[in-house]
Amino acid sequence: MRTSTRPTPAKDALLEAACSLFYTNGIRGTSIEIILERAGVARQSLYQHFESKDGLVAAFLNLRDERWCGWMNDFVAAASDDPLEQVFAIYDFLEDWFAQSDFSGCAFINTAAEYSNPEHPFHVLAARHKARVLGDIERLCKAAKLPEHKALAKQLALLMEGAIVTEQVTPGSGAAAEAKAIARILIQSRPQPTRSKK
Amino acid sequence: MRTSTRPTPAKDALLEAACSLFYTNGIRGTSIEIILERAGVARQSLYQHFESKDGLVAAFLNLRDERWCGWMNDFVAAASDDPLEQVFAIYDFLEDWFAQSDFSGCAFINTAAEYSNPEHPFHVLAARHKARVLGDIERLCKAAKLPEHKALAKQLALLMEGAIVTEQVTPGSGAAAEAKAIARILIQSRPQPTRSKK
DNA sequence: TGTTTAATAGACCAAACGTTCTACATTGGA
DNA sequence: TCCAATGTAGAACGTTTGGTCTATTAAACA
Repeated sequence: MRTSTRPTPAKDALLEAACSLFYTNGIRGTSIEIILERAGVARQSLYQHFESKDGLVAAFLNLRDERWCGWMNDFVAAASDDPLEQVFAIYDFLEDWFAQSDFSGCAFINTAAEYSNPEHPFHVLAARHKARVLGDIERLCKAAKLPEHKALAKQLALLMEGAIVTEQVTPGSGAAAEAKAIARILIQSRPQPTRSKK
Repeated sequence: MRTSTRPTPAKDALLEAACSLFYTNGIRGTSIEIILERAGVARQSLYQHFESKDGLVAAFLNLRDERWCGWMNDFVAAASDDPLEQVFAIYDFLEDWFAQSDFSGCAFINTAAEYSNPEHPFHVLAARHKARVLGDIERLCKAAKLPEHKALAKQLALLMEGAIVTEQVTPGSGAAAEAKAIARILIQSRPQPTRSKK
Protein backbone atom coordinates (compact mmCIF):
# COMPACT_ATOMS: atom_id res chain seq x y z
CA MET A 1 0.00 0.00 0.00
CA ARG A 2 1.38 3.39 -0.92
CA THR A 3 -0.90 6.00 0.54
CA SER A 4 -3.38 5.64 3.34
CA THR A 5 -6.94 6.65 2.60
CA ARG A 6 -8.72 6.96 5.92
CA PRO A 7 -8.07 9.98 8.11
CA THR A 8 -5.54 9.88 10.90
CA PRO A 9 -4.26 12.55 13.30
CA ALA A 10 -1.24 13.28 11.13
CA LYS A 11 -3.25 13.38 7.94
CA ASP A 12 -5.80 15.68 9.53
CA ALA A 13 -3.14 18.02 10.84
CA LEU A 14 -1.56 18.15 7.39
CA LEU A 15 -4.84 18.90 5.66
CA GLU A 16 -5.69 21.56 8.16
CA ALA A 17 -2.32 23.25 7.79
CA ALA A 18 -2.47 22.95 4.01
CA CYS A 19 -5.99 24.38 3.96
CA SER A 20 -4.95 27.45 5.89
CA LEU A 21 -1.59 28.04 4.22
CA PHE A 22 -2.56 27.31 0.62
CA TYR A 23 -5.52 29.61 1.04
CA THR A 24 -3.73 32.60 2.47
CA ASN A 25 -0.37 32.30 0.73
CA GLY A 26 -1.26 30.57 -2.48
CA ILE A 27 -0.10 27.20 -3.69
CA ARG A 28 3.25 28.11 -5.18
CA GLY A 29 3.76 30.48 -2.28
CA THR A 30 3.51 27.65 0.25
CA SER A 31 6.37 25.21 0.70
CA ILE A 32 6.15 21.66 1.99
CA GLU A 33 8.51 22.80 4.70
CA ILE A 34 6.12 25.39 6.14
CA ILE A 35 3.20 22.98 6.00
CA LEU A 36 5.12 20.38 7.99
CA GLU A 37 6.11 22.96 10.54
CA ARG A 38 2.56 24.28 10.92
CA ALA A 39 1.13 20.78 11.15
CA GLY A 40 3.80 19.71 13.64
CA VAL A 41 4.25 16.53 11.70
CA ALA A 42 7.17 14.57 10.33
CA ARG A 43 8.24 14.84 6.73
CA GLN A 44 7.56 11.22 5.99
CA SER A 45 4.00 11.47 7.24
CA LEU A 46 3.15 13.72 4.35
CA TYR A 47 4.28 11.23 1.76
CA GLN A 48 2.61 8.45 3.70
CA HIS A 49 -0.77 10.06 3.15
CA PHE A 50 -0.36 12.04 -0.05
CA GLU A 51 1.60 11.01 -3.06
CA SER A 52 3.04 14.47 -3.65
CA LYS A 53 2.53 18.15 -3.02
CA ASP A 54 0.07 18.17 -5.91
CA GLY A 55 -1.88 15.41 -4.22
CA LEU A 56 -2.09 17.49 -1.09
CA VAL A 57 -3.21 20.48 -3.13
CA ALA A 58 -6.01 18.46 -4.71
CA ALA A 59 -7.12 17.30 -1.27
CA PHE A 60 -7.09 20.90 -0.08
CA LEU A 61 -9.22 22.06 -3.00
CA ASN A 62 -11.77 19.32 -2.48
CA LEU A 63 -11.99 19.99 1.25
CA ARG A 64 -12.24 23.73 0.72
CA ASP A 65 -15.02 23.24 -1.82
CA GLU A 66 -16.97 21.08 0.57
CA ARG A 67 -16.51 23.41 3.51
CA TRP A 68 -17.13 26.68 1.74
CA CYS A 69 -20.33 25.49 0.11
CA GLY A 70 -21.40 24.15 3.48
CA TRP A 71 -20.75 27.50 5.12
CA MET A 72 -22.74 29.38 2.54
CA ASN A 73 -25.68 27.01 2.50
CA ASP A 74 -25.82 26.82 6.28
CA PHE A 75 -25.68 30.60 6.60
CA VAL A 76 -28.38 31.14 4.04
CA ALA A 77 -30.62 28.49 5.51
CA ALA A 78 -30.26 29.99 8.98
CA ALA A 79 -30.77 33.55 7.79
CA SER A 80 -34.49 33.40 7.10
CA ASP A 81 -37.46 31.21 6.37
CA ASP A 82 -38.47 33.37 3.45
CA PRO A 83 -36.92 31.93 0.27
CA LEU A 84 -36.54 35.39 -1.23
CA GLU A 85 -34.71 36.64 1.82
CA GLN A 86 -32.43 33.63 1.55
CA VAL A 87 -31.39 34.80 -1.90
CA PHE A 88 -30.37 38.17 -0.52
CA ALA A 89 -28.68 36.46 2.42
CA ILE A 90 -26.01 35.27 0.00
CA TYR A 91 -24.51 38.72 0.20
CA ASP A 92 -24.80 38.87 3.96
CA PHE A 93 -22.79 35.70 3.99
CA LEU A 94 -20.18 37.39 1.85
CA GLU A 95 -20.07 40.30 4.27
CA ASP A 96 -19.41 37.91 7.13
CA TRP A 97 -16.75 36.12 5.17
CA PHE A 98 -14.99 39.32 4.14
CA ALA A 99 -14.80 40.36 7.77
CA GLN A 100 -12.85 37.27 8.75
CA SER A 101 -9.28 38.12 9.63
CA ASP A 102 -7.77 35.60 7.25
CA PHE A 103 -9.94 36.54 4.27
CA SER A 104 -7.83 36.26 1.14
CA GLY A 105 -10.37 36.18 -1.61
CA CYS A 106 -11.79 33.02 -3.12
CA ALA A 107 -9.42 30.06 -2.97
CA PHE A 108 -10.65 28.90 -6.36
CA ILE A 109 -10.34 32.20 -8.15
CA ASN A 110 -6.84 32.41 -6.72
CA THR A 111 -6.06 28.89 -7.85
CA ALA A 112 -7.39 29.52 -11.35
CA ALA A 113 -5.18 32.60 -11.43
CA GLU A 114 -2.10 30.65 -10.38
CA TYR A 115 -2.81 27.88 -12.89
CA SER A 116 -4.11 29.76 -15.89
CA ASN A 117 -4.35 26.82 -18.26
CA PRO A 118 -8.04 25.87 -18.13
CA GLU A 119 -7.09 22.22 -18.58
CA HIS A 120 -4.78 22.14 -15.60
CA PRO A 121 -6.28 19.82 -12.95
CA PHE A 122 -6.34 22.58 -10.35
CA HIS A 123 -8.04 25.00 -12.72
CA VAL A 124 -10.59 22.32 -13.53
CA LEU A 125 -11.33 21.89 -9.83
CA ALA A 126 -11.80 25.65 -9.55
CA ALA A 127 -14.26 25.68 -12.43
CA ARG A 128 -16.11 22.75 -10.92
CA HIS A 129 -16.45 24.59 -7.62
CA LYS A 130 -17.89 27.62 -9.36
CA ALA A 131 -20.34 25.41 -11.24
CA ARG A 132 -21.43 23.94 -7.93
CA VAL A 133 -21.93 27.37 -6.39
CA LEU A 134 -23.93 28.44 -9.40
CA GLY A 135 -26.10 25.37 -8.93
CA ASP A 136 -26.71 26.32 -5.31
CA ILE A 137 -27.73 29.84 -6.29
CA GLU A 138 -30.05 28.48 -8.97
CA ARG A 139 -31.69 26.31 -6.34
CA LEU A 140 -32.25 29.33 -4.10
CA CYS A 141 -33.71 31.36 -6.96
CA LYS A 142 -36.00 28.53 -7.91
CA ALA A 143 -37.18 28.11 -4.34
CA ALA A 144 -37.96 31.82 -4.26
CA LYS A 145 -40.07 31.30 -7.38
CA LEU A 146 -38.11 33.92 -9.26
CA PRO A 147 -38.78 33.89 -12.99
CA GLU A 148 -36.00 32.75 -15.28
CA HIS A 149 -34.20 31.55 -12.21
CA LYS A 150 -31.22 30.12 -14.10
CA ALA A 151 -30.49 33.33 -15.95
CA LEU A 152 -30.90 35.28 -12.74
CA ALA A 153 -28.57 32.95 -10.89
CA LYS A 154 -25.84 33.63 -13.44
CA GLN A 155 -26.21 37.33 -12.78
CA LEU A 156 -26.18 36.89 -9.03
CA ALA A 157 -23.08 34.71 -9.31
CA LEU A 158 -21.34 37.38 -11.36
CA LEU A 159 -22.15 39.92 -8.66
CA MET A 160 -20.69 37.55 -6.11
CA GLU A 161 -17.41 37.19 -8.00
CA GLY A 162 -17.23 40.94 -8.42
CA ALA A 163 -17.73 41.52 -4.72
CA ILE A 164 -15.11 38.93 -3.76
CA VAL A 165 -12.30 40.31 -5.90
CA THR A 166 -13.16 43.92 -5.18
CA GLU A 167 -12.89 43.24 -1.47
CA GLN A 168 -9.75 41.21 -1.98
CA VAL A 169 -7.85 43.83 -3.96
CA THR A 170 -9.27 46.76 -2.02
CA PRO A 171 -10.21 45.63 1.49
CA GLY A 172 -12.88 47.66 3.19
CA SER A 173 -14.58 48.67 -0.02
CA GLY A 174 -17.95 47.42 1.18
CA ALA A 175 -18.38 45.36 -1.94
CA ALA A 176 -20.77 42.87 -0.35
CA ALA A 177 -23.37 45.51 0.39
CA GLU A 178 -22.83 46.95 -3.05
CA ALA A 179 -23.51 43.58 -4.64
CA LYS A 180 -26.58 43.11 -2.50
CA ALA A 181 -27.95 46.45 -3.61
CA ILE A 182 -27.44 45.54 -7.24
CA ALA A 183 -29.06 42.16 -6.67
CA ARG A 184 -32.09 43.91 -5.25
CA ILE A 185 -32.41 46.08 -8.32
CA LEU A 186 -32.01 43.11 -10.63
CA ILE A 187 -34.73 41.13 -8.91
CA GLN A 188 -37.09 44.09 -8.70
CA SER A 189 -36.67 44.84 -12.37
CA ARG A 190 -37.53 41.27 -13.37
CA PRO A 191 -40.68 40.50 -15.32
CA GLN A 192 -43.35 39.35 -12.89
CA PRO A 193 -44.08 35.61 -12.87
CA THR A 194 -46.83 35.05 -15.42
CA ARG A 195 -49.33 32.96 -13.58
CA SER A 196 -51.37 32.66 -16.75
CA LYS A 197 -49.69 30.42 -19.35
CA LYS A 198 -52.51 28.04 -20.33
CA MET B 1 25.89 53.72 -11.35
CA ARG B 2 23.99 50.53 -10.58
CA THR B 3 21.01 50.29 -12.88
CA SER B 4 20.36 52.13 -16.12
CA THR B 5 17.19 54.11 -16.35
CA ARG B 6 16.58 54.91 -20.00
CA PRO B 7 15.28 52.19 -22.30
CA THR B 8 17.62 50.11 -24.39
CA PRO B 9 17.01 47.13 -26.71
CA ALA B 10 17.85 44.61 -24.00
CA LYS B 11 15.76 46.37 -21.39
CA ASP B 12 12.82 46.54 -23.78
CA ALA B 13 13.11 42.86 -24.66
CA LEU B 14 13.20 41.97 -20.98
CA LEU B 15 10.17 44.06 -20.16
CA GLU B 16 8.27 42.63 -23.08
CA ALA B 17 9.07 39.05 -22.10
CA ALA B 18 8.30 39.76 -18.46
CA CYS B 19 5.01 41.39 -19.39
CA SER B 20 3.87 38.38 -21.33
CA LEU B 21 5.17 35.68 -18.99
CA PHE B 22 4.25 37.25 -15.67
CA TYR B 23 0.78 37.86 -17.03
CA THR B 24 0.06 34.37 -18.30
CA ASN B 25 2.00 32.28 -15.80
CA GLY B 26 1.93 34.44 -12.72
CA ILE B 27 4.86 35.97 -10.92
CA ARG B 28 5.96 33.07 -8.78
CA GLY B 29 5.26 30.80 -11.72
CA THR B 30 7.76 32.62 -13.91
CA SER B 31 11.48 32.11 -13.40
CA ILE B 32 14.23 34.53 -14.31
CA GLU B 33 15.55 31.74 -16.49
CA ILE B 34 12.48 31.61 -18.74
CA ILE B 35 12.35 35.37 -19.03
CA LEU B 36 15.95 35.51 -20.21
CA GLU B 37 15.30 32.77 -22.74
CA ARG B 38 12.17 34.46 -24.07
CA ALA B 39 13.88 37.83 -24.26
CA GLY B 40 16.96 36.33 -25.89
CA VAL B 41 19.09 38.31 -23.55
CA ALA B 42 22.07 37.62 -21.33
CA ARG B 43 21.66 37.04 -17.64
CA GLN B 44 23.75 40.02 -16.70
CA SER B 45 21.63 42.36 -18.78
CA LEU B 46 18.73 41.78 -16.43
CA TYR B 47 20.67 42.88 -13.39
CA GLN B 48 22.12 45.77 -15.35
CA HIS B 49 18.64 47.25 -15.80
CA PHE B 50 16.70 45.96 -12.83
CA GLU B 51 17.97 45.53 -9.34
CA SER B 52 16.22 42.21 -8.81
CA LYS B 53 13.34 40.05 -9.95
CA ASP B 54 11.07 42.13 -7.75
CA GLY B 55 12.26 45.24 -9.55
CA LEU B 56 11.34 43.68 -12.85
CA VAL B 57 7.96 42.71 -11.46
CA ALA B 58 7.29 46.28 -10.38
CA ALA B 59 8.26 47.52 -13.84
CA PHE B 60 5.93 44.96 -15.36
CA LEU B 61 3.03 46.06 -13.19
CA ASN B 62 3.55 49.72 -13.99
CA LEU B 63 3.79 49.05 -17.70
CA ARG B 64 0.77 46.78 -17.67
CA ASP B 65 -1.23 49.40 -15.81
CA GLU B 66 -0.33 52.04 -18.35
CA ARG B 67 -1.05 49.83 -21.34
CA TRP B 68 -4.27 48.28 -20.12
CA CYS B 69 -5.81 51.61 -19.17
CA GLY B 70 -4.71 52.94 -22.54
CA TRP B 71 -6.37 50.04 -24.32
CA MET B 72 -9.63 50.53 -22.50
CA ASN B 73 -9.75 54.29 -22.89
CA ASP B 74 -8.82 54.10 -26.57
CA PHE B 75 -11.41 51.44 -27.25
CA VAL B 76 -14.14 53.33 -25.46
CA ALA B 77 -13.26 56.60 -27.14
CA ALA B 78 -13.31 54.97 -30.56
CA ALA B 79 -16.53 53.08 -29.92
CA SER B 80 -18.94 56.00 -30.10
CA ASP B 81 -19.40 59.71 -29.86
CA ASP B 82 -22.31 59.32 -27.52
CA PRO B 83 -21.03 59.50 -23.93
CA LEU B 84 -23.68 57.07 -22.76
CA GLU B 85 -22.72 54.55 -25.40
CA GLN B 86 -19.14 54.91 -24.28
CA VAL B 87 -20.13 53.74 -20.84
CA PHE B 88 -21.63 50.58 -22.28
CA ALA B 89 -18.62 50.16 -24.54
CA ILE B 90 -16.63 49.26 -21.46
CA TYR B 91 -18.15 45.83 -21.66
CA ASP B 92 -17.57 45.53 -25.38
CA PHE B 93 -13.95 46.18 -24.59
CA LEU B 94 -14.05 43.35 -22.09
CA GLU B 95 -15.55 41.06 -24.70
CA ASP B 96 -12.70 41.86 -27.08
CA TRP B 97 -10.16 41.30 -24.36
CA PHE B 98 -11.63 37.99 -23.27
CA ALA B 99 -11.42 36.76 -26.86
CA GLN B 100 -7.68 37.29 -27.01
CA SER B 101 -5.83 33.99 -27.11
CA ASP B 102 -3.59 34.84 -24.18
CA PHE B 103 -6.35 36.12 -21.92
CA SER B 104 -5.55 35.07 -18.36
CA GLY B 105 -7.76 37.30 -16.29
CA CYS B 106 -6.68 40.62 -14.84
CA ALA B 107 -2.96 40.83 -14.10
CA PHE B 108 -3.70 42.88 -11.02
CA ILE B 109 -6.35 40.63 -9.55
CA ASN B 110 -3.94 37.76 -10.13
CA THR B 111 -1.13 39.67 -8.47
CA ALA B 112 -3.26 40.58 -5.48
CA ALA B 113 -4.15 36.90 -5.21
CA GLU B 114 -0.51 35.84 -5.28
CA TYR B 115 0.48 38.47 -2.74
CA SER B 116 -2.43 38.49 -0.35
CA ASN B 117 -0.98 40.89 2.19
CA PRO B 118 -2.59 44.24 1.31
CA GLU B 119 0.58 46.01 2.35
CA HIS B 120 2.82 44.07 0.05
CA PRO B 121 4.19 46.44 -2.62
CA PHE B 122 2.74 44.36 -5.46
CA HIS B 123 -0.67 44.24 -3.83
CA VAL B 124 -0.51 47.98 -3.36
CA LEU B 125 0.20 48.43 -7.06
CA ALA B 126 -2.78 46.24 -7.85
CA ALA B 127 -5.06 48.32 -5.65
CA ARG B 128 -3.72 51.50 -7.22
CA HIS B 129 -4.50 50.18 -10.69
CA LYS B 130 -8.05 49.39 -9.68
CA ALA B 131 -8.43 52.85 -8.21
CA ARG B 132 -7.26 54.30 -11.49
CA VAL B 133 -9.72 52.21 -13.48
CA LEU B 134 -12.49 53.29 -11.14
CA GLY B 135 -11.50 56.88 -11.79
CA ASP B 136 -11.74 56.32 -15.53
CA ILE B 137 -15.20 54.83 -15.18
CA GLU B 138 -16.29 57.72 -13.00
CA ARG B 139 -15.11 60.09 -15.69
CA LEU B 140 -17.16 58.26 -18.31
CA CYS B 141 -20.25 58.28 -16.11
CA LYS B 142 -19.85 61.96 -15.43
CA ALA B 143 -19.44 62.73 -19.13
CA ALA B 144 -22.65 60.81 -19.79
CA LYS B 145 -24.33 63.04 -17.22
CA LEU B 146 -25.47 60.06 -15.22
CA PRO B 147 -26.76 60.98 -11.78
CA GLU B 148 -24.70 59.91 -8.77
CA HIS B 149 -21.95 59.07 -11.19
CA LYS B 150 -19.45 58.04 -8.51
CA ALA B 151 -21.79 55.54 -6.89
CA LEU B 152 -22.73 54.21 -10.30
CA ALA B 153 -19.11 53.85 -11.28
CA LYS B 154 -18.49 51.65 -8.25
CA GLN B 155 -21.28 49.38 -9.37
CA LEU B 156 -20.05 49.26 -12.94
CA ALA B 157 -16.55 48.45 -11.70
CA LEU B 158 -17.89 45.61 -9.60
CA LEU B 159 -19.63 44.22 -12.67
CA MET B 160 -16.38 44.46 -14.54
CA GLU B 161 -14.48 42.48 -11.90
CA GLY B 162 -17.21 39.88 -11.84
CA ALA B 163 -17.08 39.48 -15.60
CA ILE B 164 -13.29 39.18 -15.63
CA VAL B 165 -13.01 36.41 -13.05
CA THR B 166 -16.05 34.56 -14.33
CA GLU B 167 -14.53 34.42 -17.79
CA GLN B 168 -11.15 33.52 -16.33
CA VAL B 169 -12.33 30.58 -14.25
CA THR B 170 -14.93 29.45 -16.77
CA PRO B 171 -13.87 30.53 -20.28
CA GLY B 172 -16.66 30.97 -22.76
CA SER B 173 -19.24 31.89 -20.17
CA GLY B 174 -20.18 35.07 -21.98
CA ALA B 175 -19.69 37.09 -18.85
CA ALA B 176 -18.97 40.35 -20.68
CA ALA B 177 -22.40 40.42 -22.31
CA GLU B 178 -23.92 39.42 -19.00
CA ALA B 179 -22.24 42.33 -17.26
CA LYS B 180 -23.34 44.70 -20.00
CA ALA B 181 -26.94 43.60 -19.62
CA ILE B 182 -26.79 44.21 -15.89
CA ALA B 183 -25.20 47.61 -16.46
CA ARG B 184 -28.07 48.53 -18.74
CA ILE B 185 -30.59 47.62 -16.07
CA LEU B 186 -28.68 49.56 -13.44
CA ILE B 187 -28.55 52.70 -15.52
CA GLN B 188 -32.16 52.46 -16.60
CA SER B 189 -33.33 52.03 -13.03
CA ARG B 190 -31.50 55.16 -11.90
CA PRO B 191 -33.39 58.22 -10.70
CA GLN B 192 -33.64 60.72 -13.55
CA PRO B 193 -31.34 63.73 -13.32
CA THR B 194 -33.27 66.42 -11.47
CA ARG B 195 -32.82 69.49 -13.62
CA SER B 196 -34.64 71.55 -10.98
CA LYS B 197 -32.57 72.05 -7.81
CA LYS B 198 -32.70 75.82 -7.29
C1' DT C 1 42.44 56.93 -31.06
C1' DG C 2 41.15 55.58 -26.88
C1' DT C 3 37.46 55.26 -23.54
C1' DT C 4 33.04 54.44 -22.10
C1' DT C 5 28.87 51.80 -22.35
C1' DA C 6 25.91 47.97 -23.32
C1' DA C 7 25.97 43.70 -24.55
C1' DT C 8 27.39 38.69 -24.60
C1' DA C 9 28.53 33.71 -22.58
C1' DG C 10 29.00 30.99 -19.04
C1' DA C 11 30.93 29.47 -14.64
C1' DC C 12 29.66 29.78 -10.01
C1' DC C 13 27.13 30.20 -5.44
C1' DA C 14 24.02 29.59 -1.59
C1' DA C 15 19.54 28.74 -0.57
C1' DA C 16 15.16 26.63 -1.21
C1' DC C 17 12.48 23.13 -2.96
C1' DG C 18 10.15 18.59 -3.52
C1' DT C 19 11.28 14.06 -2.63
C1' DT C 20 13.47 9.74 -0.95
C1' DC C 21 15.79 7.03 2.39
C1' DT C 22 17.35 5.14 6.76
C1' DA C 23 16.70 4.28 11.45
C1' DC C 24 14.03 4.24 15.42
C1' DA C 25 9.81 4.63 18.72
C1' DT C 26 4.92 3.82 19.96
C1' DT C 27 0.82 1.41 19.95
C1' DG C 28 -3.20 -1.58 19.10
C1' DG C 29 -4.94 -5.79 17.89
C1' DA C 30 -4.28 -11.18 16.25
C1' DT D 1 3.98 -12.00 22.08
C1' DC D 2 4.69 -10.44 17.80
C1' DC D 3 3.40 -7.96 13.81
C1' DA D 4 1.84 -4.29 11.28
C1' DA D 5 0.62 0.34 11.10
C1' DT D 6 1.60 4.93 12.33
C1' DG D 7 4.39 7.92 13.86
C1' DT D 8 9.16 10.57 14.64
C1' DA D 9 13.92 12.64 13.44
C1' DG D 10 17.00 13.83 10.30
C1' DA D 11 20.38 13.04 6.65
C1' DA D 12 20.71 13.07 1.81
C1' DC D 13 19.64 13.89 -3.22
C1' DG D 14 18.91 16.20 -7.41
C1' DT D 15 16.97 20.19 -9.28
C1' DT D 16 15.62 24.87 -9.58
C1' DT D 17 15.98 29.43 -8.24
C1' DG D 18 17.63 34.21 -7.72
C1' DG D 19 21.75 36.39 -7.92
C1' DT D 20 27.02 37.26 -8.53
C1' DC D 21 31.47 37.17 -10.86
C1' DT D 22 34.68 37.04 -14.67
C1' DA D 23 36.01 37.63 -19.15
C1' DT D 24 35.17 39.12 -23.73
C1' DT D 25 33.12 41.69 -27.69
C1' DA D 26 31.02 45.49 -30.29
C1' DA D 27 29.57 49.86 -30.98
C1' DA D 28 29.25 55.19 -29.73
C1' DC D 29 31.63 59.07 -29.27
C1' DA D 30 34.81 62.95 -27.90
